[in-house]
Parts: sequence; structure tokens; C-alpha cells
Amino acid sequence: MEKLRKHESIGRDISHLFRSIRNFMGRQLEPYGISDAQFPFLMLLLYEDGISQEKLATSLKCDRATSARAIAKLEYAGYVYRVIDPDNRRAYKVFLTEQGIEMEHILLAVSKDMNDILLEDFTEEEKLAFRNMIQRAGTNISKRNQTRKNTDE
Amino acid sequence: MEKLRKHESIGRDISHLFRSIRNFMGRQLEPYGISDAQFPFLMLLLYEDGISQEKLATSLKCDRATSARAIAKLEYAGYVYRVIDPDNRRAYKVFLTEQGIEMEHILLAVSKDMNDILLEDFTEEEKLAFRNMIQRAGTNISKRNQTRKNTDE
DNA sequence: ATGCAATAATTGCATAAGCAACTAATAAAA
DNA sequence: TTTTATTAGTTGCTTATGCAATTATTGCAT
Repeated sequence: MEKLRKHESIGRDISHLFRSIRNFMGRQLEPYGISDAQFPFLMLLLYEDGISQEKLATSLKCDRATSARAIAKLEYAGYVYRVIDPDNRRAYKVFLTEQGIEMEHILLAVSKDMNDILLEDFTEEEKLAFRNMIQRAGTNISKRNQTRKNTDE
Repeated sequence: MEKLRKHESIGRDISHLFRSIRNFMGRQLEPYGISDAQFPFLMLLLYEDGISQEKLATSLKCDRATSARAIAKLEYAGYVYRVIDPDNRRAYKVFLTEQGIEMEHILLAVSKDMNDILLEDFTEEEKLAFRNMIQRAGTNISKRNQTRKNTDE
């Protein structure tokens, strides 16, 4: 059985994995004037057009500020536009522009490439198990973060 | 078989997991005047005292600049000190101070806590498999990053 | 020995992300 | 209806990280 050396930790490996993914995605998306941070927003908008920045933040499990900045960049780059929601004038409805819609096949290709590379030597069972474990671990730790936050109040 | 919705991706889950870990670690370490970014450096120094910033960067798979800044913070916070390597006056040898050495049990406890939380509903087999897969995925993608970089030259 | 390449560290620049404080709009309560 | 609380968004501040350029030292080649 492989023993875990004391100075090693899963956190370190996840950090490395995450940074490598950013690196890869950043390079793939550079030609299109966006970076890895905007990618998940654009992907989500492809399938849920017209949602608010708040909803985007919730779905992507990030801060509203992060969402606001990502959408601002995407707007500036010409991929989305915003319309004040007539039913709730505090909120924007974020829509893809033509240019944004046309990115679909590129985004899917980049996403697939990354997946294929990440999991290139994984069996089908491993792929499913891996994804499942990442989600479970994420839920476990973020639940704990949430709990801590609530006790502060 | 669970189908992957098009706008979802492993990258997104890993991003969420990573950010949740940072959040958790940051809060755990705050009382000691350091944050999650310095943690792996301190951990590594517990077991490889006297190594250079370059070596730290290589071991932790990060940029030298990141290593330099982490060590600068740890030095400022009183956990490490640096001595110019007499055998190679370009490099520092980084050592833990008394205060740094005394952090061992705390760091190990924090590390264990995080592991226990992350993997709380994992079987022993899953724990091993998860770690193994994270490392493999990290190797797969970073190898690709490396390759791309080389072709640019 | 002199000049050139590689190594170790530092710093500036850019990007990202979260928290907190703030504004504006809406909903709920008085 | 006025007051209060909540919601959506924005902005400033802080921290982290990588890349590129720069300096200093060392090693290698001529």
C-alpha cells in the first residue's frame, strides 16, 4: 500500500491540477480574446441564455463580484450583452451575441480536448468514479465552509 | 450511466473544489498569520530544511516568483530565515526558525482535518484511487502544457 | 582569461477571486 | 404608507499566481 509522505497532501495535488488546467485553458482560449475564467460563464450561457449574474454566480459556485467581472469581460469582448430585467430592474438578463453563439463548437471542442487529455489513461469506470469523487469532495469541504460561515453570525 | 450535461465539466468541479480548499485552509491558518499559499512551503520545509527557493518551486510545481513571495511572507511572519548558500552564492538556503519548527503539529493537524473532511464519506479504496487519479490527471495535463511550451521555442 | 550560457532570485505587469462596503430596486413589516 | 430587510450589481482592497525582464553568480567554451 502506497504510504502518504507526511509533507504531501491531496490539497497540493489538487492545486497543481487546477493550475495546470488554467494554464491549458488559458492558452486554448487566448486566440478568442477570453481566458479560462470566462469560459465557464460562456458555457453556461450557451444552455441558459438570459439568466442573471447572480444566477450565474450561484450555478458556478463563485462570488457575485467574480460573476460581474467575468460578464463585463465577455461583454467587452463582444460575446454577451446585458438587458435590464423588466420584471426585476435590479437584475440584468445576460444574453449571448451572435459572436457568442458562434463560439459553441469551439468551446465544446476545447472542453472535450481538456477532458480527453486529463483522462487520457483512465478507464471508463475511472472517469465516472473520478468525476463523482471530485464532486463529493467538493461538497464535503464547501458544506464545512458554509457551516463555519453560519456560526459566525 | 450518468450523462454529463454539456455545459458541465470536470474543470468546473475541480475549480470549485480548489477554491473551497483554499477557503477552508485560509481560515484554519489565519490565527497563525499565514494563509493557504504559504502552507505547502512550510510543510515541505519541515521535511527538507535548508533547500533553495528554486527547489521549493520545483517540488511544489509552481513558479519561482511564487516561491520567492511565499518565502518572503514566511520570513516576515517569523517562520523561516534565509542564508546565502556558501557553495552557490546565487541561492538561498531556507531554514525553519524555532517558531517554524513548533508549527509542525499544528500543520499536521490542519492537513489531517482537511483530508478527513474532504474524504469523509470515501471508502479506503476510494481514498487511494482518488489521490492516484488526481495525480495522474495532473501529470497528463501538465505534460501537455510542457509540450506546448517546448514547441513554441 | 574573456565571453557566453545557465542558474537563482527579484520585481513589474496582468489576471483572477473573495470579502466588505456601497447603491439601487424590490419585498415585507410596521 | 413609511420603514426595514432582502436582493442584484458594482467597486475597492487584499491575496495569489504566472510570465517576462532584470541582476548576480557560476560554469563552460574558446
